[in-house]
Amino acid sequence: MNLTPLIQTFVLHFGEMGSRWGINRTVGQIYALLYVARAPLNADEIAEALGFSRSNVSMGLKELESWRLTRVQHKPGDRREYFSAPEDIWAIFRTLAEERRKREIDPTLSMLRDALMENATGAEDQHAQKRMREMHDLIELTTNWFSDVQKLEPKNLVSLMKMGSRVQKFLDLKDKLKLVTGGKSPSNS
Amino acid sequence: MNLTPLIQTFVLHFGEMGSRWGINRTVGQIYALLYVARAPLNADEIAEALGFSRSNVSMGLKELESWRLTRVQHKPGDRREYFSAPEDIWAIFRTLAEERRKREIDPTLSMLRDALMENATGAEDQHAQKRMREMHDLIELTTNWFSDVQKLEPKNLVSLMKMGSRVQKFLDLKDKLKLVTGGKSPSNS
DNA sequence: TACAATTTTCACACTTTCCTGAAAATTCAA
DNA sequence: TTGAATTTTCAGGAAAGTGTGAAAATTGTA
Repeated sequence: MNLTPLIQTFVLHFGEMGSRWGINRTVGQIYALLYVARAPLNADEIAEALGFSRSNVSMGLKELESWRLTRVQHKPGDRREYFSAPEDIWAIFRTLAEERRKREIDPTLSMLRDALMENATGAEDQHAQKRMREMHDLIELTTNWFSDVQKLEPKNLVSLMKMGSRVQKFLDLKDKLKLVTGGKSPSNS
Repeated sequence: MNLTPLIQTFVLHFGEMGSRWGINRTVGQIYALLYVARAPLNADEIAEALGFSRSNVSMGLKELESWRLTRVQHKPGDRREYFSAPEDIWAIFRTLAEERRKREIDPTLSMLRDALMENATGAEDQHAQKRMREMHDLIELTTNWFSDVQKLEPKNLVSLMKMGSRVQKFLDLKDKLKLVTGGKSPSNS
């Protein structure tokens, strides 16, 4: 590796962290490198910088492509492909969230929906279905909300986030404006 | 396994899904079982139901305890420990989010902060630091917001989520109320 | 088409993680 | 304290995952 110490630290960290996610070391390091690189890199440059075999880099890049996290471009007079991470970190974040949803959430929701369609007879199964419905509803609510909110312009999203839990005040305000005064009893869940 | 087909499907799904998270099959299955179980289970019952060795179950339960995802209780006249998942799925969700933050986000934020303290000289490093700052700010904003919002009462959180991106209207409303009209130039990120 | 440059595939060796049974440690009642 | 019940630890075999070099496939140019 002929990386600067600063970049090396960053790259190695993502290599390690990768394993806590489902991602492997190679893939983590490659993306970290692309993310901080000033210009697109070709596979040989990546392999050289990280000390991985050319073939390992090829597989890692393919994996990243399947996550839609890389951009590919060509230089005039050069046949090799040059890879980079998108400039806009919000776009990266959105893509990551979408892919994780597709791979991790959707199959679970689908399994839960199927399970909830079953006509449970035994007390065991009925209780299990109750729990599964709670889980299903929570996941669905959360992911739908998340994808809704992600549709906001980053600028608006940032100001929403900066409000933090003060957003509650606006919910209260909303209720007042609507003059919805029923259901005053506090929940003691 | 003497589980009903319904429960078996659920349990097996979480076993598989576990590996997409950092969690292993055993741990995933154990938690799925505890989650749908009508009553707390002891380690032998879990081992028997899932077909795992007693020691494997012991390690799995220890792992789940380290995530603070289980409750332990005793039955009168029975020395064995009985395990269960919390009733309130929002509590489970919150715990999970907190632990993942602690294990996956905080170390990264800390690494980024250190990297940003360095006095970068080369153009490479300066660019890298710019990218790292973007990442740092996004992660910090998102996680702080997330933990803020999680402090809301589930009831309020649900109504917030159900608003989805219509929350935008209230942000606009907020701006109007404040009569903050400066900085009209649109960003073209 | 020929062929050189580049990328991808794949079998295999290596590493890590998982799971088990046996043994050790702990807990609690008598 | 003893000892039976229960839980935990741990060495090591099994399984899964990772990374490599060699070979095959693809791509683009002449």
